[in-house]
Amino acid sequence: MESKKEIDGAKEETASMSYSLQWSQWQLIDSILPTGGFAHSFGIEAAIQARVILNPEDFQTYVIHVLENTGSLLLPYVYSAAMCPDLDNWRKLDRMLDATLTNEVSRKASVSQGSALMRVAAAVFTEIPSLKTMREMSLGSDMAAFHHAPVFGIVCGLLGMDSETSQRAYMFITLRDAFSAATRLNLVGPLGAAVLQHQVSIAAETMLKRHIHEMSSMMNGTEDNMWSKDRRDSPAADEGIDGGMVGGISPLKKGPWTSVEDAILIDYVKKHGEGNWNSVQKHSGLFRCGKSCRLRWANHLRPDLKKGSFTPEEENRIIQLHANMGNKWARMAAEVGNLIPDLKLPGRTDNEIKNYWNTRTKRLQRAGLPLYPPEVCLQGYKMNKDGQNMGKLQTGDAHDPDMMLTEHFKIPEVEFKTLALNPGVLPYSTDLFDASASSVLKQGVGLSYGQGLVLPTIHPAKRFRESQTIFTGLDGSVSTGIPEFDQLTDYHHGKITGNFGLSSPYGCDLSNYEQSSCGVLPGSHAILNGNSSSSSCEPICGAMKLELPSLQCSETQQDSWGTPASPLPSLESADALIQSPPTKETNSDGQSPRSSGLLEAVLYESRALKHSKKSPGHQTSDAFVANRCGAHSSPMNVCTAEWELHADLNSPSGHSASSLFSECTPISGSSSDEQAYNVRPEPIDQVLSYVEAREVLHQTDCNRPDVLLGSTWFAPSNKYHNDHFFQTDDVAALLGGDQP
DNA sequence: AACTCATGCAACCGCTCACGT
DNA sequence: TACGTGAGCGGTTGCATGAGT
Repeated sequence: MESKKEIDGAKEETASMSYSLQWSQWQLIDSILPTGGFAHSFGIEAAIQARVILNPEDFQTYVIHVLENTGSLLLPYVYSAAMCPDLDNWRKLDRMLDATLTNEVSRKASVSQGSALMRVAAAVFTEIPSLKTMREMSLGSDMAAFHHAPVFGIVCGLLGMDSETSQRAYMFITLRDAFSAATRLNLVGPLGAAVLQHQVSIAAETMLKRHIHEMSSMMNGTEDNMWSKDRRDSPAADEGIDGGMVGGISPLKKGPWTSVEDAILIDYVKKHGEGNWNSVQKHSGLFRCGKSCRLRWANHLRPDLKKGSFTPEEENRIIQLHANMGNKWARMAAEVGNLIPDLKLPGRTDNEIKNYWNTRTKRLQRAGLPLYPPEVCLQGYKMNKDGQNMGKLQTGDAHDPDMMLTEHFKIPEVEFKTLALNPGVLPYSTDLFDASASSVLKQGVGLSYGQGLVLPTIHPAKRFRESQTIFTGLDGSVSTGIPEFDQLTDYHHGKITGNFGLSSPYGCDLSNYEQSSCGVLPGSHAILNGNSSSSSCEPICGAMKLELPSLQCSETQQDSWGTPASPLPSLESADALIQSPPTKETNSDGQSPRSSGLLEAVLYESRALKHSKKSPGHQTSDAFVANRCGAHSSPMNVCTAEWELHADLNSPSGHSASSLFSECTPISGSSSDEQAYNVRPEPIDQVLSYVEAREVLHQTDCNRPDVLLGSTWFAPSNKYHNDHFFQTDDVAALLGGDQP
């Protein structure tokens, strides 16, 4: 009942606004306002003195000429000003008209009328505060001369008149003022003037239509379309109420904000506070939708914003935050900042961070450089490892994301930007740039932990688009289409095979690698941070978005994947693959000048797997790790069993990332899972070299505190497992993860 | 000087979520 | 519980600008 009253009240208020604007519009047209003729008589007096006008018929002809001149010269200014009633546009129109009016008398008359109209309108129409603002911002400057037609258009626009009505009104006041002058000069009597005016109005309408038609032809594809589109797209238009058009007439404005609009919005927020953005338009006279207002305030106007480019420290923090959270821009900008003061990005907006990250990603991608410096990854890894080796169970506090983030992800004081842009200083990059794949392989896993952590995290779809034309289909042809779903199915059934263009030594190991397709490659947050849910989709959705043919390899590459039963690489693998196209340069020679994270990952994983094959214990460890891969989503996990659990029994398409995650926890109650937990890992020392490689991938690539905390997998206690995973869920929940 | 291209930024769009009815 | 609405978030796009040719 209460809300109904409020709705009714709102409706009444809206209707009241509409009526109020109508009154204002009528008052604008009323002759009391200085809308025209008070300053001059359109040359009628001179024409009478020159005996050009001798009778009412002559006057009628003369008025038609006046209307014609008005229509051709001034209506465009009225139109443009009414269409876009903001300060900048008005000033531009004003200057144009000032340059156009070469007749000094006309120019002075126009300025005189316009100045008066602006002054009076700003004082009278207080419901349109921007009128006053515009006037004050232009008084005393040479930014505007206050010509009449643009001022009239501005007032009309701000009073909610559409452009056609504004122009008609301008024609009307011209006509009216001309007849007022004729009456004043006793050329016609009041009654005769009224009759004549009524007759001429028909001609005026015809002229108006003609000018409107001409203008719409000229404006085709420009502003006109923008505004008309706005009108169509306006939510208010859909709602059929006045939310989008004040008084049911005016459309919402789009595009860049003007200083006047900013001033109005700031003033509104000062008075009413933030929030309730949809009412901004109603109360401030801004012709902007609530969303636009909120965005403008949040990203540009709020006082606590920090302007200017990012400092190196801020850049490091962003990298750090992204490594932990993924594309959670708003959270990066706000929530974590609140939770972890020393990680805060003060005054930075989500949009700003997002733009920075996307730009950075593109830049590094082009350079074939990793997104995450190895220091970030290694630091986190070592922190975790140290804790494990000390037999220190992580307590609840340790699972706190704050703690984790602050303790494990203190970024070393390194100029990441510099590093990233300078391959020469990156050991892992050097390896890949300067060494062949086979030689790199021989170097073992200890080469650089960072290597597995360097995969870019650009949006899958985007990654695909950017590399779409590079990849060939299975038939060797360039594939540009969207894959059919059965292709996706084939992926899981291993009917389609391929490789990264690497030579056979990697094949058998990579089959394991492929089977990690339930997870993601390092650096990806598709599963872990919930990106999979809304934007990045679940694995299959992501694949659909990815247009998987891009991942298909040429015929000549198929065998290298090993057996035909080898599933294709994970989607995120594919993402990474896209970043590092299987060009010839990335082939067995492995000397891609643009080596990307994927290649590094593949080489690294290959080394790791090759090394692990020599030790059965490593396989055991693998199996253990594999059973956790759903949660950790590392591509380096050998997770055949996991894949069977989560991909075969339950199509990945039906599983969000979080569901995969949760299913891999004891909470899920899955017996399979429990079995997995019972697999006791090898002692850390025995498998350290290999496990290090994997751990670092798990811990640092998984990009979320809960996952990073998963380094405690190796704890032997089931109780601990339960605790751990409970905490993990808590952490995920705390982070607003996708877990139900 | 003119043109092209890359880059950064601002704004919009579509979607999801929370909340109230 | 279903529905409507407002707010917020993440992805994308379009434009302005500057560097390079």
